[in-house]
Amino acid sequence: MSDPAPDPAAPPAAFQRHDHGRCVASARASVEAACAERGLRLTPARARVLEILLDSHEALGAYDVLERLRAGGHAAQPPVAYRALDFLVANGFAHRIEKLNAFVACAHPDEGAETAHAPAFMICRGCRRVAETSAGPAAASVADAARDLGFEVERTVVEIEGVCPDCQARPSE
Amino acid sequence: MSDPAPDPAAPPAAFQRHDHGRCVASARASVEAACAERGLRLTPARARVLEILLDSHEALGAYDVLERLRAGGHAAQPPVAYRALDFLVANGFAHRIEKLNAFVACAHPDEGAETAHAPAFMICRGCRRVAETSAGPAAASVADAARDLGFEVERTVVEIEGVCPDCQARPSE
DNA sequence: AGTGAAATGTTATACAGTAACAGATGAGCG
DNA sequence: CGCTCATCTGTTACTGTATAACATTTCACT
Ligand SMILES: [Zn+2]
Ligand SMILES: [Zn+2]
Ligand SMILES: [Zn+2]
Ligand SMILES: [Zn+2]
Repeated sequence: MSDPAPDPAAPPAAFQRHDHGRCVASARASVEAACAERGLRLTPARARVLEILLDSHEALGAYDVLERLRAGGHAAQPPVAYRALDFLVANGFAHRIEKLNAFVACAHPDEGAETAHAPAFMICRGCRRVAETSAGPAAASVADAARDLGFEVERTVVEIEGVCPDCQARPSE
Repeated sequence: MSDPAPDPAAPPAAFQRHDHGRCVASARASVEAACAERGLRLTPARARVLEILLDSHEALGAYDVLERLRAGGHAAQPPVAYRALDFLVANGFAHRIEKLNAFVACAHPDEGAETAHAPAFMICRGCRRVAETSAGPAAASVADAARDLGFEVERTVVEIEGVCPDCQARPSE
């Protein structure tokens, strides 16, 4: 609630130098607020997994998350990670990156659950960081075309694989 | 080489009633022609996997393909299926559906390898059939936006999950 | 305090994908 | 023809991703 204008057309932070502490704090606050408002239970396990995802802008596999949970002294089995991730994804606090079988925290946790916004993801194959942007009217037009063919659209995945600015500058590329 | 006009703006066949025998024969002919032209070896294993994929418009997991290979008396191990699928995907004769970890035959095997066309997939969660259409200018505009942010785009995935006309008509929906 | 729904802990297993190496096959060549 | 290199195939064993199922705990609400 501290940001009056939540950066409507700003470039996504993941590939930019930014105040990541603020970035994390604000995302966590948004999620806490949304949970309070919608009567969702942000339990310790879920909060911890959210923190793990927020920690970097990299996509983490469920087993990466699990490893970090264990590193925190929490003797967890796979379902622990999957259940927390399912909760976060179902409520729009995280997204699944299909191309990587991995997860990232949502960059706009304010905008309501799941279907509410139509994200597109830029996935860097160099550093595995993922920036979220809006698929916007482009995705809408593909979806409209599908509907014209009698197809009932439920979810749309747009994932762009490539190389982020930082990784283009690095030697390995 | 028998179709002068390869249905430029026609609705995708997967969800339509169509002459599937013709559909299979024409796809196979295109692939054979492309292989001859580009000096690719369409070996028996690869041809058989292509046939398996062409057989239905459903997305098949690598292990589904494997099972069908085995059903044909071919005592195959997983790498057999993966290698054939990799060949087909690398040369644009099949596509990987990220959302399902599965594969479908390409609907336009004429149009050259891999990056040549920008497909979008409609995935029915009822029957697992997948129809391929062109992502067209929509995907291009998202990709342009990404490039404007300094991101070097390599591949774009557009997958639309929903319910096909047939499955909408069925009771279970 | 009592009750039902939701969340967690735990075991075991299913499904997806690959590394590595040995053997077969096939096109090109002297 | 018979060599040779590259590609394709066969096979073992393994890593990684995801879920079923059931016992137990926690929590909101009476
Ligand atoms: Zn950040
Ligand atoms: Zn990068
Ligand atoms: Zn067909
Ligand atoms: Zn269907």
